[in-house]
Amino acid sequence: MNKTFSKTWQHSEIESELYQKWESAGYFKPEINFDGKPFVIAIPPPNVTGKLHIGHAMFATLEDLMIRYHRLLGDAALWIPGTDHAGIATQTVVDKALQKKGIRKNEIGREKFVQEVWEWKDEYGGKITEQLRALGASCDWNRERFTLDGGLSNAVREAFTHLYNKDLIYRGEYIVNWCPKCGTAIADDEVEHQEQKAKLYYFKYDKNFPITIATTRPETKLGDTAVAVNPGDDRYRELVGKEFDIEIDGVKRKIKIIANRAIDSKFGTGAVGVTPSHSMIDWKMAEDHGLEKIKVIDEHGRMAESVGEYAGMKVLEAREKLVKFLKKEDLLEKVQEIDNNLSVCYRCGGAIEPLPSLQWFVKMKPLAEKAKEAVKSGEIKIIPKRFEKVYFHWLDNIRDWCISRQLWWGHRIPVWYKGEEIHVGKEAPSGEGWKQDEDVLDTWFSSALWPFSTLGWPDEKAADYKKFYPTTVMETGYDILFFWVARMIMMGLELTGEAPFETVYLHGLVRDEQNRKMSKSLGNVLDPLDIIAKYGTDALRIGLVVGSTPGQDIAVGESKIKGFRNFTNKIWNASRFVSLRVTGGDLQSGELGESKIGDLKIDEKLLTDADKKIIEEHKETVKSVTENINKFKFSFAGEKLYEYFWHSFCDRYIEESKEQLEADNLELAANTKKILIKILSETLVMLHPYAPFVTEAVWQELKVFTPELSESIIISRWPE
RNA sequence: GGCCGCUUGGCUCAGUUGGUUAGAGCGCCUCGUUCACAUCGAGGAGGCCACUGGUUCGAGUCCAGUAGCGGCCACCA
Repeated sequence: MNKTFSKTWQHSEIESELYQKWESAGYFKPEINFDGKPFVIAIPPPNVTGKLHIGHAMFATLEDLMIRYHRLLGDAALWIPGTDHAGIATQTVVDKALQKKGIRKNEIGREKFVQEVWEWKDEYGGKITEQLRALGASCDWNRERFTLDGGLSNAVREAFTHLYNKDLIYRGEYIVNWCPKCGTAIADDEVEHQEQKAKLYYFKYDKNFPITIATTRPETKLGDTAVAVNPGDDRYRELVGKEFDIEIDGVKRKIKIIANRAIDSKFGTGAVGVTPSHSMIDWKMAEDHGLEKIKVIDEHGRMAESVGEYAGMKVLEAREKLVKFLKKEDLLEKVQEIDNNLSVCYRCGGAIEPLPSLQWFVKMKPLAEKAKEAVKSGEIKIIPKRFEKVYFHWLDNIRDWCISRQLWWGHRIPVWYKGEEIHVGKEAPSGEGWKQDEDVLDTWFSSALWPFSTLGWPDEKAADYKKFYPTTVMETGYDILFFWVARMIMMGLELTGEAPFETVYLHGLVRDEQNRKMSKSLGNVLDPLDIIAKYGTDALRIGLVVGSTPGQDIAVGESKIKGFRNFTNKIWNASRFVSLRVTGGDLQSGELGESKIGDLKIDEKLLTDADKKIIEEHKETVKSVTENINKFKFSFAGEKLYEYFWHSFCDRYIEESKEQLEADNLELAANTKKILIKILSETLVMLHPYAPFVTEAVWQELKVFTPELSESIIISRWPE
């Protein structure tokens, strides 16, 4: 380290240097406290193609804070890093990049395309993990995992086979959310709803039909097989049970009038055309009433073969043509503008077409029951607690999870077919003529295994699995409670027989200074790397933690970060002053003196009132900070430290100590030096999880004249 | 439609199990540079803690209700 203290904390010069020293010294490995109690966090794996954003900075800060704290307590702290292959997202990115080069994936074929994605991954995949290092994340990089690497792929096949053998996975033709743009089925929670104005058309199928129906999607009516009304609706009571032959623009159908309680008699005409193949609710009605299901829209978002001259038309073209026909035939009674929700794909934003398709599903009910119980019994604790209610509600209303995706990038479904035969297993069956399922699994399937697949499961004898599973804390954003957290709990309980973690800590989303969502179009996006360059990692970290409570969104702007940059400088400068005075150095040049601190044993008899007061306050601070971190109150603990360090230690005690240091009583002066160093060094340890870099930089200076201090602050001990 | 959160000084937010004159940061005002830090120090102005009612010796904190804002889930065919 330097022999001199500069006047301000020069973060950019030293942060990466410190990080490299830590990493190469092996301080991030749990082995440095191997006999300690395990404290384990599995990182929420960022998309492999991702670029660091403020959300990553949020989780990395909170998780690193916990990991560093527990490491200081002497626990075997392990933070497992890794990245996610992110099926659709990555495939789309690479596909677009290839298209720019004039390469079409359907021309080069599956094998070549997947190879291209791997090359892309090798080139860009390391970026995000490098960026996590800039945040000070003390992950054990030797244990880094990728959801598509060998071990994890094996875990995926094992899990699939296990669930299939227990009848918890099945294949079937059901209505699914189909994204024509992505060309794949997606899960229920991957569908978003967008409010929009829509036209509600009132019309009859043909002149002979007795009931007027209302719909926003006339073209789907070509696939109707029933009209549903509320059983209590007097207008239609006598028609229920009757069947009519109809013909719409050349398409012939049989329509049965059915009664169903789901129908709101006040909406539209109180009569709904039932389209089993293209509406989730109608599909269910069709099952209940034994209706025929006719598919009129295909996977490309075009009208299917079954609709005569409409076949091959795009959905919107078909709508226009049909409306024109209805007008001409005088069947259209009116058109009303209403507010409607459009279902869109959360990935590409394209409109979702519900349609029947042959897919693989996970049977969720039995898994959900166990997952509910684990939280209800307190085996898993969710912070903040109110999210337990959201969690229960989701599990209570869960539907089977569609896990097959019509993509190329991902875990290929471990199922092989040969004629009528089917083989499900980790390996291809021997013998000729077997063909593997073309589809891959939903990205979240492998994510659901993350806390144990990263530790060696299914090998239950793996050393890491034995030592570090179950993990301790799952820290992530509340926005992926369903996508990820709930599914990890379900899979953990089913596959390992244990809850995968003890505590779920959900952080809020980062918003801008005016509390607006960060978005590129608003131009209010904070780039963590810019902030780090400008104000230092420590300032960013404190800014993200202090003033934020779990589950609550947080407003972060430059002025806040700037305030904490001043705080990191205060840490630097107070330490500079103490070091120079204690060693008899030169306050002007910042050059340290020769005096050393032999030991930190304080002579109680020499304590002045000022000494007693700061020592008392220090004790209280240690107690309060420890308690609050243990209770996951990181913001409150951080504020305490800030207040105590700046206003009690710096503004008051350092000022008071100046007189004592210059006193004629040399013993008093010597004692004061010890108190300064002891309190400063212990406070630095407490600040270290929040501000790892400046505290270490200072520590290295203190160490020069205080041999009692450990080699690095990372491996020192939390004060008692 | 169901559920949840927020509403505290100009702005962004804390406020731990209800307890003395309600806090912080930023902003603002006054003063200060004799040598840790102007990325600083000393001091100050500024709040009927959304509203109404209740419980209590005592409520920002608990209960009921109202209003505004935000979110999640379901969904209107």
